[in-house]
Amino acid sequence: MNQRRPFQRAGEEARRTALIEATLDLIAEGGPQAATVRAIALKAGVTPGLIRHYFATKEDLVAAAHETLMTGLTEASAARLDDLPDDPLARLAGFVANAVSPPVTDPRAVSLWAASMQLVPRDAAMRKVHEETYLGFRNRLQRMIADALAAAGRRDEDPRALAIAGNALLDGLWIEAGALPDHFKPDEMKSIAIKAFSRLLDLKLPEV
Amino acid sequence: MNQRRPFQRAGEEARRTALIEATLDLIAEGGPQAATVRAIALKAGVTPGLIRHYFATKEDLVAAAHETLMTGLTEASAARLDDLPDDPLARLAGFVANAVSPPVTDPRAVSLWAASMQLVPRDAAMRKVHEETYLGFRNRLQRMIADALAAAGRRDEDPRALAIAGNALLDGLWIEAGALPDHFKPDEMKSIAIKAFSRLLDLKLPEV
DNA sequence: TGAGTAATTATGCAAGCGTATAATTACTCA
DNA sequence: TGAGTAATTATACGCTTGCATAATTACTCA
Repeated sequence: MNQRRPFQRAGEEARRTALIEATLDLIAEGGPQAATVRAIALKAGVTPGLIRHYFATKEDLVAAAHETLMTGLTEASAARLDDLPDDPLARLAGFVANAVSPPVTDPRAVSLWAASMQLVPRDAAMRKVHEETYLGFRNRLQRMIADALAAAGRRDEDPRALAIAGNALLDGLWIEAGALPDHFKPDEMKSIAIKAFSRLLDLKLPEV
Repeated sequence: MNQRRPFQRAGEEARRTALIEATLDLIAEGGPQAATVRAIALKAGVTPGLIRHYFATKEDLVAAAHETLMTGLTEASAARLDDLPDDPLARLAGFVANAVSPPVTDPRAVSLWAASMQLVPRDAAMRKVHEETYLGFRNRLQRMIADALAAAGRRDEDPRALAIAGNALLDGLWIEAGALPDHFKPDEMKSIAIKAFSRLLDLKLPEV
């Protein structure tokens, strides 16, 4: 008779976050197909049956993991905002440099982002989260761009178009830095991003 | 006794391409998990066993499909190049506009790209294809940028950094146009891309 | 034209999947 | 302290997956 595996009770919140973290880790390491209920349970230190106790279905767990990831990224980015200087130019420069430097440029994050990106076109809930996240980031960028332009006495320009372009620029650099980290020298991305933004806005952004 | 399903023989090449096309369609529609051997065979109009006859393993088939996709994109992009005008500025403008307009901005392509993007960090073969494709596109862009700058008598600038930034800009716009097609008016992307490139290079690119 | 052969179909299997449900156990609190 | 209960483990089921192998059939060419 094998004896039953001993266990400790943990609060609902602790178990849910443990399961979500395990799910994200597995997806990042081996793609969505690696996140099986058995693998998730193993990584979270529980048995598969427990997943059912906290999530009605595996799909629910994955959706919860996605939301956690996205809001986590948003919050991390928002938290950084408070650390930036007040001067509009320096503030924008810091923000831009941030977006293309570690830990934001992280293969794990890029991989997770690609996984969710796949679901966006065909899953309404995913699309909603993507839209909100995307617009949230872009609007924040747009505000900083508008401030920087205003500080230079330029109020006649189209900040929406500039924010879309700037956002795309950061996205593209972020992806490549995460996908091909060996192709770029340390701080090269930062320098490229700052110079590109300076030209894009016709403003002299300070290197950080 | 059900009678055996009738069939026609097809050449090796025809069957391979049919299987690859079916695989790409399925991945684009429903993600990698939708591309099962049975679904692929059904879509290709054959029975599952035949896959084994042409590909030792399903992984081989997926890899072949990925290579077909990437080289197809590269060739399509290269073919367009010949249609562009000779004037360096107009040529660059046409190239840029192309990259953010249909049929290049296509949800199917973005979805497929995201699927392969996920594999890049952990699959050496995928990474190789990605690197070659990325560098191929970027180098082409870099040459056009250098030409455009030279035509304006500016030879002192760093075309590598500009190409990296320009490539990132196009990538980001391409992704968003594919992921959230409803967020942008027709031709808005084109206009944004042209204006952004004009600023990035400090050159007046003509609208197309 | 008919024997040979390679392409194709048909069948089956072992493994892994998500999930349902029953059995057990750690903790709570009266 | 001990009965009650919710958290956790254990077991099992049905389904799908990729793949192996055997049976059949369309085509080739001497």
